[in-house]
Amino acid sequence: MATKKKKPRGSLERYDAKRDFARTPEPRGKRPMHARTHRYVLHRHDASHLHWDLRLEAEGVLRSFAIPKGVAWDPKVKRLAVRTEDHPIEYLTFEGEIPRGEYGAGTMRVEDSGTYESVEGYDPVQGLESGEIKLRLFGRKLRGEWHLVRMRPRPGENNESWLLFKAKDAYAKTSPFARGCDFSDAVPAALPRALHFAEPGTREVARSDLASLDDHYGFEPDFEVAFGGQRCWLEVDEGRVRFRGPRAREHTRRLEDDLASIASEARGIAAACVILDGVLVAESEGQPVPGDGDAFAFYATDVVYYEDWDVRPLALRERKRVLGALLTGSRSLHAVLPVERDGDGLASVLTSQEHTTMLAKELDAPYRSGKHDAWLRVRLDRKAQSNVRERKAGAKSTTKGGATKGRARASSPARESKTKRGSKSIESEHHTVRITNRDKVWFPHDGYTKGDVLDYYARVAPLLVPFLRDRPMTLRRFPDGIESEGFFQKNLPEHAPDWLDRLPIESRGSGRTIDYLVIDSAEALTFAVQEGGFELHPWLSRRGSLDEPDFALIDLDPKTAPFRDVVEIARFAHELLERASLKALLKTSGQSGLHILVPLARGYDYDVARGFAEGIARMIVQRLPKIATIERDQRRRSGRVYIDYLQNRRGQTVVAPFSVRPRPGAPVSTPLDWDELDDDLDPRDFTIRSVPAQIEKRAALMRVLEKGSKALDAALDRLVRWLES
DNA sequence: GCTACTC
DNA sequence: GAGTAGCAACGCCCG
DNA sequence: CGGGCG
Ligand SMILES: [Mn+2]
Ligand SMILES: [Mn+2]
Repeated sequence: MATKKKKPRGSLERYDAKRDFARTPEPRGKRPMHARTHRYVLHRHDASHLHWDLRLEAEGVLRSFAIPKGVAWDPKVKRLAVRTEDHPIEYLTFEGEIPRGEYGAGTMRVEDSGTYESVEGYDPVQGLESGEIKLRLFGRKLRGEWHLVRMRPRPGENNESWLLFKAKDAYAKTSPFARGCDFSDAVPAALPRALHFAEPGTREVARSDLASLDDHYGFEPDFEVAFGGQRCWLEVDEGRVRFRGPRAREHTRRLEDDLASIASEARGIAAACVILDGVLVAESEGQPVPGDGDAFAFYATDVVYYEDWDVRPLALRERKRVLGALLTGSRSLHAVLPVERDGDGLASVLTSQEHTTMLAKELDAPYRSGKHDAWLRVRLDRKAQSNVRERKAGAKSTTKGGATKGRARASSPARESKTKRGSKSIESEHHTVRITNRDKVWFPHDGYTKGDVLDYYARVAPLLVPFLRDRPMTLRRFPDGIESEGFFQKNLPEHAPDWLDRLPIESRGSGRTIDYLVIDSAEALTFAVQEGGFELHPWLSRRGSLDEPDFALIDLDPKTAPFRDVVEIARFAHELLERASLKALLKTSGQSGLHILVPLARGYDYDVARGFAEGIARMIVQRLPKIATIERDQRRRSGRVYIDYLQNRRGQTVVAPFSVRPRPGAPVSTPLDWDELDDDLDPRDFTIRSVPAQIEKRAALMRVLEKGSKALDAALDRLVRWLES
């Protein structure tokens, strides 16, 4: 279909006449041209009098209006708009300084730009004739319908006078809280570039999450305190204040109660609509404290929406600037702003205040949802200061940490965690875990509840935590009890509290990084159990030496074989180990098998551990071929006990001693004395009910793990010779 | 147990 | 607002 | 190299 091109009717005659193009940077404009889409620009023109120029693409030129007081959002407010000369299309993107003495001398900036549609019959072409233009603007700042109506010409007037006003639509703003929406200095001038208009009702707040600092970061960081409290969003919308995110309902309700000071200060923010990202904390004497305090405060660390705009595309640096302009110091609403300080300084201050992490955020990065490496959690430990410096220098260094030196380190005493009903505190994420459903039955055969499991772990935590310390954890979770499908979890969920120790490990194959949970306290253990993660599967190696297991594992898996065969195999294994002068921990797996853990000195990698376990396994099979096998193919095991030595491998796990298993009776993996290996032994006797009563005995057995054996090869050689003899 | 996604 | 999927995996052995 | 295994 051939369309006849409409001849441009706009004219640049007046535009050209007013300008000396040798002097002004403004575009000369070629001949008027037609565009496929209708665009507009709103210039902020700081000339002899500050005003705004609305320019509409039509008929090959920019039809222009000068608006002394800017664009209003309230339909009741009519603003004078004086028709000015048409500008060339190139002017859509013009910004610059018009020199003194020239026409319109001063600064011209793009306040907003975008496209527009016209109401049928009221487009600029017809409207400039009829005196009524109806526009629907799609800009980053302006959105919705505005009308331009020509006033009756006054005698002697050489510029047409029009009135510009907002039409009544969903975008109109009439409330007394609608401030900062007219264009004035309230709108940071640097903002618009990356801004997107955020349609009301669609302002979702996908949380930006923290990744764990792996080894280094390569950006200019903003270091922040990791506040202990509830991470959430605070939204102010034309006087209404509410929280978004976890426990939003409860906290919003409390804005009329004990959080009222936050609400009232939020209403005082210099913006009608804003959504802040931050942390709700309890305070004592003006300082954030974990748990109870005498007051509450919201520490705003970020701003995601500001007035009509989604400001997430802005660099953190810019968002912090907006934050600073919005929150100018108050008692209950604090802006967390970048300060000139190095990571070391903050790290040492925080370490002295017993913080375990701090945050490093990339100042040049936008706000992204999910976990990403522009927001990092930095673990603070004894080495914190030097680590931060190393990383800051961009030097690739491996994560340092507690290593294995402190194997016998005492853990904090188990502490009862309970729900604080009706308490007036902000449930802090720091060192407390909110327990839900204590009475939920997890073991229907026995009636054991989640509370029973929690109580059990509280009792064994002093033994269990030192074993788990620094080990990457996989949890098997049964949030609905053992009769429902459980699932494994390696990655710590996003919602997990900040204070938990995370260990990011990149998989060798896929390159994917998994944020492992490290259970380093009774509280972390409580967290796992609260989430239904009561079956504990730690690695065989620890942080700092992830490729060096601190024990070799011989896993006796009966599957269908009788348990007495397992016992017989274990006894022979014990004989072998004794001959080699190797101490080892025997434990039930908690199900039907037995585990033998041979502690290793540092420096043995998985290959060595596996080779050793394989050697022992082969000796066993040689001696007891009728009941033992290392056959991988299940069909060829034929009722024999499978001796699994292949679990001695990076990334593989073993059920932790004292771990509860998802079986009737709530059995636990229990350390055994070798002389308990007799035909009366029944792994089902060791349960969450029975084991706490034997805790001293079981604790003593664990101590063989404290000293790792050396000279494995020599030990194996000795055994080989002994068997041959 | 909790979040994210779909209806 | 209700309902539901997801939440692990890779190194090693053997054929 | 693919499949099975834990
Ligand atoms: Mn102007
Ligand atoms: Mn096993």
